[in-house]
Amino acid sequence: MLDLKFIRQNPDLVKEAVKNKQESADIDNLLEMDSRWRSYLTEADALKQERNATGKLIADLKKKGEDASEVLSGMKAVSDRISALDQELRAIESDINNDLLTIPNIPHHDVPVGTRDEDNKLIRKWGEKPQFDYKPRTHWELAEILDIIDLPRGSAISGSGFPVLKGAGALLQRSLINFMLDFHITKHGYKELRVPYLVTRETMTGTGQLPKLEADMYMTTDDLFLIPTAEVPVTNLHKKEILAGSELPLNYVAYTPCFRREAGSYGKDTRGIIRIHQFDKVELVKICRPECSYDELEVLLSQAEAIAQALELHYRVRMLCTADLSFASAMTYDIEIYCAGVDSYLEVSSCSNFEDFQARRANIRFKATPDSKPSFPHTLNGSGLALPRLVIAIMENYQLRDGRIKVPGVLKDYMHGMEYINPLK
RNA sequence: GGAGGGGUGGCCGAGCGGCUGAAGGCAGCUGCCUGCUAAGCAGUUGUAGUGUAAAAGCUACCUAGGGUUCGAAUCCCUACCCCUCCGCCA
Repeated sequence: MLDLKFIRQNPDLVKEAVKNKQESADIDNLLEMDSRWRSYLTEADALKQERNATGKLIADLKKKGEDASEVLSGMKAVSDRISALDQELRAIESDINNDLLTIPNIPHHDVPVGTRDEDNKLIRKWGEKPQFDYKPRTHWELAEILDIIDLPRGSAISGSGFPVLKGAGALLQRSLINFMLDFHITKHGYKELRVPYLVTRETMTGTGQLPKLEADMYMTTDDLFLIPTAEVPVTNLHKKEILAGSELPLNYVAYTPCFRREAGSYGKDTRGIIRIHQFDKVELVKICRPECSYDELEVLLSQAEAIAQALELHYRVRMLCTADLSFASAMTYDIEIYCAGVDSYLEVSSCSNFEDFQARRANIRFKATPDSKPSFPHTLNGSGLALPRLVIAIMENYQLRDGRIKVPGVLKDYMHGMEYINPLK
């Protein structure tokens, strides 16, 4: 969330950001509540001061054995007024806080303002589109030939959007997870975490999924939510902590399944395993000093790109325009890998800088030096990479005319030396 | 699931309902002193809100939320978390 003081001082800037992100929030109402809150607080604090002073007086009188009943009766009225004010303050505070949680982060000034897909800014392309002398098959066609992804049976078990991976498909998925984890750990120096897949409402609020996206989340009857991304448990790892400046930057990598209801999304991108309710992802998270966060974003992006490069997959990088930015993000790069079967670029990673937006929500702080005041670090995260679409990319781009799929070189060892995924005979 | 025990500052650990933001110890920081090391002496060391040009000041915070009371770390209720034992279980 944003700093209330900041909103107070820059209301127009905040309104502009809300508009550019196509969100809605009543800033004027918030500021009105804020000023009301402060005036009540002033009164309550003054009364409390009086109560404290009188309390000492009463204690003195009683010690001397004198009658304090007169002072006592006067204090009853003060005390009642204090409770009334405190109650009012709590109510306003809670309203303010609820409002603050619905105000999106402010886009970085380098982010293109826009609402259309064309407003997303192409940063670069890497590699070349693979060439085929026949019409390349889609991954769902290949899946059936190879019997490595079973959509009907998955649907029978859990409904649509829950594919079952079989045989070499399951192995490919597992190999990719291991490959990416190893890669980020050994080449980029990340620390691996294994984290809970069910988290509390508070945790979901810390990273900004709640309250806005509650309808997209799976909730259990215990008021726990299935994580939509490892970002949630990993970024919240240090919630309510004060970190030492010397610990930063923190670099975490975690593999988790991700659960998304995808409520309201239908039509395009729903064929095959492009958009599913449960998918695997390797996620990178950084917590760093504010002055480093935009450099770290570039690093993060390049580390995610390194996976696509190691797998020799053609991709493009785009900077998202304001309307496409997520609620919590100040700047986001998408990595989109070209997939020959569906003939389009599929998003496999979003690398975002949230600045101090999540840190403030989750109350993650750090001390720049041992004796400086705590302040908020910046948090970043990026997929490194998202699995089902990476599987799609490999299947569709590494396919051969006879239906076989060549195993990318870096995965061969992980795949027990397998060179091709072969069709059923 | 059943039965108990517990949650106080960076840590350990006191705390008759008012004089306790909180004794004492450890750790940290600052001076002084001692030729090193160690010790000793004195002082200091939380977070947040409000306020201010900046301060001062004021207020709140002893897991969290309610309650009793003129007044609560201290009494009552609830939730959460941790520990021990029994049961169950990968």
